[in-house]
Amino acid sequence: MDKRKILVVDDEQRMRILVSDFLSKKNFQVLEAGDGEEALEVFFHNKDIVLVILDVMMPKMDGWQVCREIRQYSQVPIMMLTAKANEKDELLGFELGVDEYIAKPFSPKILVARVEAVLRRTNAIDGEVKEIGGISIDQAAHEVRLDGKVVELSFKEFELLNYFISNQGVALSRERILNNVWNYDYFGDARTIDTHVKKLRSKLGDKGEYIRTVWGMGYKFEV
Amino acid sequence: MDKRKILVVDDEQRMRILVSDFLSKKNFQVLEAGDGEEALEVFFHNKDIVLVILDVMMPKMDGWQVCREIRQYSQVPIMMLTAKANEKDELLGFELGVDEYIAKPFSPKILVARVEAVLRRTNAIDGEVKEIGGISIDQAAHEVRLDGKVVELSFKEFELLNYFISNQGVALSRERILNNVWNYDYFGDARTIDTHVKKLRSKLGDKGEYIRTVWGMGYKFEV
DNA sequence: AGACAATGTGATAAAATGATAAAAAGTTAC
DNA sequence: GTAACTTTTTATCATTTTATCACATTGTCT
Repeated sequence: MDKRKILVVDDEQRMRILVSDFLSKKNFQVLEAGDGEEALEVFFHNKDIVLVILDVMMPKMDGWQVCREIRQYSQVPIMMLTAKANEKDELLGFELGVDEYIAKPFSPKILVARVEAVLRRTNAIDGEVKEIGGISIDQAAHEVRLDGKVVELSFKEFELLNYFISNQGVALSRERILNNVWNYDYFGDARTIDTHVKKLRSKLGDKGEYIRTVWGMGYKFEV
Repeated sequence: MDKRKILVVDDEQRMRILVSDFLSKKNFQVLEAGDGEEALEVFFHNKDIVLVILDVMMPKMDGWQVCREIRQYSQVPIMMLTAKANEKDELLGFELGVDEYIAKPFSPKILVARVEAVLRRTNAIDGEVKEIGGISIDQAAHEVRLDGKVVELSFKEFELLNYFISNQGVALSRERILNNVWNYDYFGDARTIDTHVKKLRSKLGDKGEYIRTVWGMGYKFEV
């Protein structure tokens, strides 16, 4: 199985190596970036990063800014490394959609534990088979089953369904779906999604109803 | 059988020669590197290295770093040569996935014994014959049988089939196949895989169907 | 109910991908 | 060195997927 990728962004190489070490041992693949610009570069050229760890203090572009940029296009879990977590920071981070804070200096064990926790929380641990309402979705085999029977989905259909199921109960705007299921640089018609939703629904049979239309908004997956 | 390749990395030429001599006598093929960068260079350009022996203290890039880099991509057994094994080192090494330590200075006999031990330990797994859906694949003999009848496969065909069978049920992208069955730095046409798949399928007869096409993705072996 | 807007549907065009064959390049064995 | 064989590249064709559009339908608001 492919390792899950984590992007570690810090201007101090020592810190990157330290973090990287402990995560590698836990069988993550660690990508590194030394500043904010590099971070965005790396992030947007790897579609399957499961977590971003950001240092707040960095030259060129600080952690908050990186976070903002990423959040424009992705709901990937983000952890912040702060010198000292004060209330103001946490508030700002909350608004930006930061998932977790770790105050420096931190013990590596704490780091790893928090990483696992965040991933568990955000359901990003996906080596396994997800099952919901009779729909099982097997990442590794790239296969979907309805009540145990395999259904043939195209690549995009699979990705779309996967995204829906990873965000159960959340109303997803078309823009958000486009940014996550399509490449971030796709600027085509948002109505394309409608067509894919249509095909997905029909292929899912009666379970297609789980993909609800949210009027004036987008779609939502709910059993 | 071809000689098993061992990569020996040490900045002292005397040490390399010493180690190399004794391993050669035991019928290993020894590749050498004088520093970390060279080591990675050599490692990633040889697909079938069965063991890496690393000196910790080296210029440019130390043994730990080399180990980290290798572990990003490979689970090859790694042995470390340390001037004096202290507890901190062992801990770090354990986290990085080091398989064995040898403290300098060491007797060549000890070295060889440990090498054999590590290889026995880590190799014990795949010396066997795999059997699946009427296809049996014998690593040692480099031989494939369909319902007991030998089938002649070319080298690449064998390797490809072997990779498929080692990853049953997993949808494998062309990139992944290329990186695993071909050498790490092979940047040729991914369509080459299609050709090999075609030949494999035809040679496998009706069992060729087990190699499924995963549209927009790659291939998958499934009985 | 009627107007307006958002969404669903089906057809079709455009793009991407896969299968196949055949030629070219590289290897190996004699 | 050459013949036999393996591997890689190239070209072409068939198939599948994806995007887009026009139009039908549905939902929302007054």
